[in-house]
Amino acid sequence: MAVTPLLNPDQRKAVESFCGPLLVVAGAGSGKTRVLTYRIAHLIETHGVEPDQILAVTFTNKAAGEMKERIGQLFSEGQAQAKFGKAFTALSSGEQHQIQAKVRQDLIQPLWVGTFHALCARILRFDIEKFDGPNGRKWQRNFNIFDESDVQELFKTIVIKEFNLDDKKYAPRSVRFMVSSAKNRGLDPQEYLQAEGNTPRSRVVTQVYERYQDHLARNNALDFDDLIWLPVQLFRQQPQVLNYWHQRFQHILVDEYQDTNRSQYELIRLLATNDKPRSQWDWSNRSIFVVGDADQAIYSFRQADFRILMDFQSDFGDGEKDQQTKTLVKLEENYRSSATILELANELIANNVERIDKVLRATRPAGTPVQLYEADDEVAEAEFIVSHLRQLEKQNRSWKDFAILYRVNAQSQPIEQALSRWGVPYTIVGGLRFYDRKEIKDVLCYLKVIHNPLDSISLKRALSVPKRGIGKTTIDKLEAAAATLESSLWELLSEEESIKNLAGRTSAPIIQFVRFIERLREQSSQTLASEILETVIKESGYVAMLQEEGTEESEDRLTNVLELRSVAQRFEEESEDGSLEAFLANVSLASDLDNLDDAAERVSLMTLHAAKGLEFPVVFLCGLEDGLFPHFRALQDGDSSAIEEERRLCYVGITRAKEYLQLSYARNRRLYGDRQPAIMSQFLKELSPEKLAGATPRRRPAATQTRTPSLPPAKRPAPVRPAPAQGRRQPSQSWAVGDRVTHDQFGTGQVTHVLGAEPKLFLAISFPGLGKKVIDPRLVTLRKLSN
DNA sequence: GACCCCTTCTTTTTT
DNA sequence: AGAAGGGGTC
Repeated sequence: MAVTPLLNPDQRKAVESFCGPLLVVAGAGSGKTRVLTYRIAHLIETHGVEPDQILAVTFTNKAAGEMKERIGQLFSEGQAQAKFGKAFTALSSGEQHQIQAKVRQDLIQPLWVGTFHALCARILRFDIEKFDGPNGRKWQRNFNIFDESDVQELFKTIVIKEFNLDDKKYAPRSVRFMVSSAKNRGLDPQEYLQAEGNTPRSRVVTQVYERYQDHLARNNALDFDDLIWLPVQLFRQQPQVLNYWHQRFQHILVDEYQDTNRSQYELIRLLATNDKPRSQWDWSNRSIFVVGDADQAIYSFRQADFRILMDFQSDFGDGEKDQQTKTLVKLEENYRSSATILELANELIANNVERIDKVLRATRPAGTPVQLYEADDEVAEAEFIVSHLRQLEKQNRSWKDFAILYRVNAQSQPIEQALSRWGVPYTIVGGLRFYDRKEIKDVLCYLKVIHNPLDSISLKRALSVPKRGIGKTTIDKLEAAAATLESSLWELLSEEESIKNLAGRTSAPIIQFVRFIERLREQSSQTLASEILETVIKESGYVAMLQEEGTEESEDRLTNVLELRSVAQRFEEESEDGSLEAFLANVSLASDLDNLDDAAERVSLMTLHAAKGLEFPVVFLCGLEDGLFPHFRALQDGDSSAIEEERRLCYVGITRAKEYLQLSYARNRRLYGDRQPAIMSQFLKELSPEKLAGATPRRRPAATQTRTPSLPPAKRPAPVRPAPAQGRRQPSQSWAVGDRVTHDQFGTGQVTHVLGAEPKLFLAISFPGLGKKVIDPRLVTLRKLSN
């Protein structure tokens, strides 16, 4: 394989290292994906490692697919040379297909490449029945995976109905978050209680946690967190099970290691070491290879901890001095961005304290200056972005070269409007996922019930849509009866006699429903997912219901349901396993990003989190305003680690751009209902002004702007003098964002937000060194300084 | 049991 | 601004 010439010395070192632990600190755009794919190919080709002994963890399903694709290409090329002595492209299409099919079957398909969640789900399909959970909790191999709304619903039931807690004090959402955090840190309920300290509140959360796990087990369901944490518990409980997987996966690779949480780390640690003490480790024919960049750690809200990356060498190395260099490779050459863009990124991230020593060196020329634009409001910002983008497109660029990145999903709205007004094709990643749409969930829950009828949440949903005369009262009654009988809802529903007695007139539709599900269950093991789906769509009455409705909305829903059918068909064509189980797993673990089609001629819109790992020739990074980015939640408690994470997020955004980067912010933004003045992000102030071009701040014109949708936007709003300062003579002083003030106690600061209105007006003021404080201007003396 | 209207609440990032 | 939940009516 012609590997070597394409790699720089550090990349080659990473690719060719064979056994033992290795940490690859890979800066943005330093070619880590190439290193990962080449390494896997190299392990197989040069060291004769069997593909099914390799476990590679990626951050998204899409990344997994691409990695397999690229490895397949490498092998196809090699095979073409070996078999025909020609380049792959020089072969006839018959020969190409022959090679591809063989490569796929022998080398690619046996690889275990996927996200933590997908890989763990796969392991659990084999071994979950061997797990004896605490309190007798058991799961069966046909478990369902609860999505976020299923989980939320369950928490509401437990907190409000079962524990009768005050949902003001114990908001189901926040209890759910605490339980999730506990799992991500690898804490069971008792360990959680210990870690949190024995307070009334943590005792309650612990009890809810226990009850929640009972519910999951009774529904034969897992949540996202359990998908990873349950294998960890299983491995600890059953050493022979761990031993099997440990023997099986001789070479483990983990991408985006900086965004790993404790439970994921523990899983990797167990698989790599077989839970044996350091003295018994044997690296003679195995490796653990992780790639990451602490500067791009952006998932601490989901308990990811980049110290795990920083600790890698002491965790897995043997601690000897020369091991420190043997177990580390740094990739510090950036092949992606222009030198100008990279300089800006480096300057920004230098403001963070918690870092690994690393410099990113540019390999590309300076390129175009980075631009900064100040807009009047979010609509003007969107208009600017779109008109600018159209200009660039005319200069020999295609739509797919552009990405518009932002901090929160809600920011997409004005941009979408501007794009569609101008007829620019775009795709939006995130927001409402296809699989989260009501009609899709409605149909899918039939499949989930067929797969696992113990899943009462899906069962209840399927019972109620389409309407068949089974209402909330009936369901509540039957559920209560099932609870009393200590049986599942499904078991109760299946006994016709009991149903007739319990449900009276409503029993007929219930019995009919149960027979329908049972019929499909009998077929389910030998029938393709799409065929079961077809029957559900036709015979559940769902489509009929939508057709009868005849509204525009129901038309859309119908289209989506039919789209789901083609999703299922496509899934069967592309994957080895077209079973209902495989399809459901795929659907449950799909992220919106997985559908991003690189080939499509469209502008991409997404959050900065979703943009991780991607690159675009032209990037618009918008909404750079204090409170939005950095987000006010990170500003709130003067928590510097939260600000540093926001800064890393900004760094991720900047480093997505290859050639052209356009930053922007609005002086005024409507967000969450009302209009708020805004000031430029502190991150922009951390950059030297000479690095930012075109930053001429434009002031709001005195007259109301033309913003009629059908009109083209003002090409370049003429610079207008600042609006005259208002309210100088008002009895109470007027305040504006950006005002510099002195406070008797805190000194000089700058107003960042004006909250509320007189007489209940508060100011958020940022005092250098002291952080942000919310102040009531009537209670303290504030003096306004002239700007 | 189903539907409609009103109020209230909540506003980050996601596998 | 938008969703979701509650309460009232048919």
